[in-house]
Amino acid sequence: MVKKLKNTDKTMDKIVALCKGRGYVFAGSEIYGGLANTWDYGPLGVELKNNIKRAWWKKFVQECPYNVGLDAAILMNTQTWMASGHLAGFSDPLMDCRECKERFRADKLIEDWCEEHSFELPKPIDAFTQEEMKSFIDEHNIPCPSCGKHNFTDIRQFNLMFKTFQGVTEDAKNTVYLRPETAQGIFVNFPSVQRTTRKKLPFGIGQIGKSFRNEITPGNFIFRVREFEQMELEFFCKPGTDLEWFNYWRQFCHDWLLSIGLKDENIRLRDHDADELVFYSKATTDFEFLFPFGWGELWGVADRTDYDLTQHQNTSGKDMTYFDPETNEHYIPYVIEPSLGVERTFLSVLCDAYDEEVIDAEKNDSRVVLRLSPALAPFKCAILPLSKKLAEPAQKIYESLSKRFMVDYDDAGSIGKRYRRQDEVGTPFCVTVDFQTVGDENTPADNCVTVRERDSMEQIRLPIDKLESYIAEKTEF
RNA sequence: GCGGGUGUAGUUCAAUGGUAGAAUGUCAGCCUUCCAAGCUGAACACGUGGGUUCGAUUCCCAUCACCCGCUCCA
Repeated sequence: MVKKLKNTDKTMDKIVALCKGRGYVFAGSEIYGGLANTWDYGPLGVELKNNIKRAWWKKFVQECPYNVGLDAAILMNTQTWMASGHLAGFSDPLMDCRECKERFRADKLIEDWCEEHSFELPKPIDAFTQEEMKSFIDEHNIPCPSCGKHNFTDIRQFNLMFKTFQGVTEDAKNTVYLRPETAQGIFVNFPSVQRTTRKKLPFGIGQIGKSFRNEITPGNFIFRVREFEQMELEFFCKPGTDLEWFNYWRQFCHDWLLSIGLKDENIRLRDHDADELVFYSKATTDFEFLFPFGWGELWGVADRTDYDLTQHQNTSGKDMTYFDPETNEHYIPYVIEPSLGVERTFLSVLCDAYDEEVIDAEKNDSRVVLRLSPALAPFKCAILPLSKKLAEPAQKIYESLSKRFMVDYDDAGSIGKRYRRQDEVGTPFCVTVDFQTVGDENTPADNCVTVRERDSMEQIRLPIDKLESYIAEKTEF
């Protein structure tokens, strides 16, 4: 549930400006004037995004004995979406009032009117066609709830799934959809994964991938977009143990958010009330994050029961049951689904990391610091020769460290300016090569560099050959 | 889709019916030897199309795109 989102906060503008100015996120298709709500991840953005995904994968797949991974196709047989209910339920009949410009859902309008007038519909509203809804509204002279007039536009369907065509002819028979969620790719592969991994219940299948939803109102920077990436786990368990596992994953997810550096005071867990739950779900918890524009959903953990696998079994005719060797019975497992958006995590990480620090109030001197968790930071360190004359030894260090980490190199401008540049993009360590490092006729080389830490601004002197292990220890999860 | 707004260097902002300035950023050089220094130089902009006009970045029309509302969100 997304509360009122208003992009009025200055912090949000600053974060957007920093993203565009430093190569985290660019507006999509910019040279053609852009394309609304598409965003391209720049050199730093792709690193942060990959680090977030890697962190998730490590925790949820690599280190978790229950779970395995999967990467399913974005395009799926159209029957998938019939089974999942997306083809029927993922579209809304909308109409506008020409007088007051308000927009309504035609089905809701009729339902509300019927309730008010104690009118019994001949069949459920879901069974109405668009034309039937329109003529019902005309026949009963249903007024605009907002202005009371009777001047509606025709009903238009907004299907939230992106449609395209497979093959060279644009024929209705060739219609395929871009997946609106990654989950179904996991469900249809449940039998294959179970068979090939010989996993016993409970076990989970994790997947990271793109999904597409033709949202009517996207917005708030990268918060709501039409093309987005999900990190999803479908965790299969024996019916009856589902609530126990639901709570397990709820806690697991919460811990993970804290481990990537989000502040607990900006996170809240909201359990859905009975009337808010989608029809197939037994329990759902939203993890919400306090963005500068308000609370927004980050993660949903849902008990989806056996709904999805049952639907696929019924639609495909294939057996989706699990054989439990302990009890010698076949059953369809229950599913716990923790589903998290990559871009939303990206944004929340940036929001919590963004800081402006006053260094000297009298001189009006301040710095912008992204206090990213070192494990998520795009660059683990930056190599800064104190003078351009020190380029050669500095380059050598760069070459050697870059085999293991993403490392930046900067020799332009004063050292202070370069520190500030790195602070602004969240680099946790700056390595300075100076004249003592290489020595001269009178002084022997000490083969040490200065390592300056981003948050504390403290400096330590470290031998070059200790550098790699030092940075590794501080920046790996 | 509807209503409102906006389009000038990478960014922020000027001026003008006679084709545009600054700050900042970027780059190069000099200087500098550990927290936004200085100096010199350089590159970079009127969204697109049409109209009015001798002449349009400026006025008009259209178009495109973006922004803010509204409806929706598995």
